[in-house]
Amino acid sequence: MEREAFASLERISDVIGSGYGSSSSLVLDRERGELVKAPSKLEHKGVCHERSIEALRNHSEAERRRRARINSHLDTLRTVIPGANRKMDKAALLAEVIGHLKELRANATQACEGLMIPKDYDEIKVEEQEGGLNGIPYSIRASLCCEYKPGLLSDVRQALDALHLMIIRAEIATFGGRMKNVFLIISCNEHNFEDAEYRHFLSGSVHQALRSVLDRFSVSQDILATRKRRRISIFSSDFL
Amino acid sequence: MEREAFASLERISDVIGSGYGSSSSLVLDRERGELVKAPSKLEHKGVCHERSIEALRNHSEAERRRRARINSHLDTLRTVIPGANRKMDKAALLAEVIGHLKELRANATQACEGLMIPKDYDEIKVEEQEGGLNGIPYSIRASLCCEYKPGLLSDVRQALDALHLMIIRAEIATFGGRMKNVFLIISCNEHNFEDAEYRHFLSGSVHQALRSVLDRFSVSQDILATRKRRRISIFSSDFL
DNA sequence: CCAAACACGTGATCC
DNA sequence: TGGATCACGTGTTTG
Repeated sequence: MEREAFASLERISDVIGSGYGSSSSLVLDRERGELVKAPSKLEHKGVCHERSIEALRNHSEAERRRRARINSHLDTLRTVIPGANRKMDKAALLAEVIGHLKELRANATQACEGLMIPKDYDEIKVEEQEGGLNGIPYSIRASLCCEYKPGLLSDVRQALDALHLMIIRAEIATFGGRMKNVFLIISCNEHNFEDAEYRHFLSGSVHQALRSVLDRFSVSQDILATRKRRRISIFSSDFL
Repeated sequence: MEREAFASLERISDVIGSGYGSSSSLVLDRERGELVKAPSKLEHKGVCHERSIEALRNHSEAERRRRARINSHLDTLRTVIPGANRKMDKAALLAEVIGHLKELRANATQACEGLMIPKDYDEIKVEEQEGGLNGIPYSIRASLCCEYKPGLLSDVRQALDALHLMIIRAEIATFGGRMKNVFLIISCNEHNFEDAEYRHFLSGSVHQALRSVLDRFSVSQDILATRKRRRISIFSSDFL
């Protein structure tokens, strides 16, 4: 019964004396396929097995509760996942969960990339549109992210109008109380758009105009900006 | 079904003879706190334990592989979930997975219901708006689902203008080459909106106007209507 | 020391 | 039969 024991061995079972027996462990040495004595660190020789029984009972009950929690969550996962037939491997179920999770995540990111979702922080970006767009030699692409305000568009329009600029296309996305606008802006007048300095001046003017509009709106409601996003509604429209 | 055979019993341990001993099981009767002999159905007295050992080895190895699969999936879940700190309970992790799954699903459905996604088939719906909206005594809510056409809005506006009607609010959603528009329409003139017959006439006129606009647009592109939807971009805007 | 969490080996069960 | 999956009780570890 006493043989060597170490590295790659597997516990087979434990012996508990019928009444208050002494405890010892047996393990299976995998390479040799023999049963050997386990190297138990706590070799409580022959003690305290009236208490031990209650401890074991608590332990097993706790473990059962743990398993119940996990399996309960697995069951609810089975109901949440669309293709979750009631009889499915735990592993297969988890794989399915991973798949659906990635799919939903891909959809979300895809919906956010074509038209990004408003950020939590205010942001103004102005950049010259590369290459003439639709026969328009020069245009500015400006994006403005801020708290949702229905009347903001007309204000932006007015501010740009004062600069003799015009919005020829706008995309507006609202999301949980915030909004992101992307404007395509052109100049009403004829100008020398080859002049880099003038283009830079235009961009700066647009940025300044948007900033002033945003400042006018973002005076009262600031604390609620960090609220959690619950409702989602992304819209858009094309004006002409 | 018979999984719970030992309903109120807990197996404590199994005894395996030193070399090729006979096997027997001990269980803990939970109510009495005593160790009793387990009701083993396969009481292989003293047989075949050269093979049994190999069988056990295969069994335990298979079980280890199974655990590895499950835990592997759990690990990948830990990486997929945003708030998945590497050290998290299995149960807590699964709960988090369920939470994120429901959140994503809620987002998806909510994004589709608040502003429905365009159907694959063309559709025109006109209905009287219940209850005065924002002090407006009477209004018509019309929805139009069709192939995406940027210039459709102005055509609708013109058609309604001929009826002395006005769009006071519009929501436009585009999705994979199709679009769904919801218009809130009021009459420019003062009328007796208590007259049910007149209201019915108005609804019919709106429907007819939308139909004519839709017919004008849906002449050339019909076959591609049943294309699969890949890109998602839902937008909206409020005009004023 | 206890409580919780995990991996392990095993008996039972299903196909 | 055998392979695969599950629930169980236990040993071990961590805080």
